Amino acid sequence: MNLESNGGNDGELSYPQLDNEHMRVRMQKLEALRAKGVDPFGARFERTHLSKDIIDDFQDLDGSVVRIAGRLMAMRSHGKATFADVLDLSGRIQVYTRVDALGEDDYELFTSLDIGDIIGVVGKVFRTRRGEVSVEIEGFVLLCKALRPLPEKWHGLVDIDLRYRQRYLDLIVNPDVRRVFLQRTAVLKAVREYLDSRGFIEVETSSLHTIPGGASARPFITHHNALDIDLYMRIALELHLKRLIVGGLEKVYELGRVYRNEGISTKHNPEFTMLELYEAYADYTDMMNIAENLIHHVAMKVLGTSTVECQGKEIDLTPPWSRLTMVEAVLKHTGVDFAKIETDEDAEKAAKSLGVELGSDRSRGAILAEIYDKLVEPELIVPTFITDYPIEVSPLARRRKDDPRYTYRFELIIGGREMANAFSELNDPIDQRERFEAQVALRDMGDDEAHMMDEDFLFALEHGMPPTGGMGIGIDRLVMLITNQDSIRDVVLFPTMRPRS
RNA sequence: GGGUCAUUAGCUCAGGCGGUAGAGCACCGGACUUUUAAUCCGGGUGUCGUGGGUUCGAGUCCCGCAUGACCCA
Repeated sequence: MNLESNGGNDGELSYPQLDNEHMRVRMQKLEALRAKGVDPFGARFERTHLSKDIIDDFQDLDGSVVRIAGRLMAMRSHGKATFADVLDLSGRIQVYTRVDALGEDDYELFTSLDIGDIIGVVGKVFRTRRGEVSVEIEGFVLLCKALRPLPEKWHGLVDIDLRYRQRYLDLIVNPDVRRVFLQRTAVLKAVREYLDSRGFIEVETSSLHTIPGGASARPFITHHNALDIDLYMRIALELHLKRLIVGGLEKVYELGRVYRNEGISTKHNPEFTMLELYEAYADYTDMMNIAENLIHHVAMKVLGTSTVECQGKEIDLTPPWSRLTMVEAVLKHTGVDFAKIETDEDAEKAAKSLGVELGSDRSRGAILAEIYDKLVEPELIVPTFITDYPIEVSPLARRRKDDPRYTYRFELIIGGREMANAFSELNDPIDQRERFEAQVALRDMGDDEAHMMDEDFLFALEHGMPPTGGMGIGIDRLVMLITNQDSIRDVVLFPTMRPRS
């Protein structure tokens, strides 16, 4: 292929995306390499070491020959000697070469490489005069020519929009971003480790649902062509996992992506990862123990410590964590005592006196939950279990025996953010049907986040589900806690973005 | 949905009251055989997000739109 044969403008290259001078220069270099018989897009390269191994094991490797590969991140040329930095998965390492070691031609080839190019290097490990562990090049191969320049070496890529849209660049030039996503992987691994070792079975249920359920949220709608029906992207994992409890799997969990058709913010991405787990013959108190120990285990495994930093404060995750009922928590933080409020009207007055605006559900329980959400939850920094949620906002939780207005349910709050939601699962299909009917009534009043009637799920429950404890943990929020990130978009590799027009 | 702010070179950013567009890094040419944000000399590579308007003249002032950030709902 001759890129200069594009008739008309002399010297004009034919590649259509030559946005700028940088690309034109690199294309010309690429052609020059081809003319010399060098393939600018090399093939397999066998490497023996990652850069971190060489630095960590320098004592043993000093003087030995290693094969490394990575992206050229910096080049410091001093005439007849040149230093360069190579970035691989484990980090950066310096390589060094001199013209009398490599020969005129290869030395010239090396110094004409661009930052961003990917190379393989064979060379001897040594330490420079300034003390930096380095590899003296005996031979190198170009594995991929980069046609576009990398972002600036000192400031990196800071434009938030560009960082999310071009995450690959973010990962190359911002080392902390790499740390966060490697820790995200470590969190998932630690979660699986904890649950697997306690006899939980990991399952995968479907994410295309005929009825979206298990949470209060608006779903995404999609279409199946062959069946010619609309389907919903799942908003929770709950109802399928409970069907598996009916089916006798007894201890199940799923780590799965769920989709909620809501706004985008630093706390919300339309798709996010949930952990849900269900244990037959257990209840919500067992779930509290699992939550404490699981999150503590994750911190120890990923960070090696039980303290995390969150919004400038140190938080100790060592169990046990404090437990408060919602009524107690609202009393403590607002002075309003719902133990003394009996009617919907009095509850509405209390909300008004606190300046809390209400949604369509004006029942006592819904108002209590609204006050809690607005005024109490953001204040809960240290890990706190809030228990005994009102029945009105808990359509899938078991009713308390001692006070039927409340349920055996808790949410776990850390750093003012909801981290987990759990309850003793409702296994009475008759009660469940009534709860769904109440939800459908709210739906008819215009609450499009209210639950739909799910006959198929009721049919499963009618066959009998053992008493069960269930819990959902927002993995993205857990990763935010562990990695000390304030925005969910900083823990999601490719967050949802509006397309560029 | 409302408010505020931002958008200028590949990247990070300056551009007073409207008068031919600037710096650092990167890049190009030259010097330099242990540097590390290498250094020194020379070179500015641009649809100032986009579409209108005001004006003799708009990166700058006005309006719309796009994208993003922050705050509010």
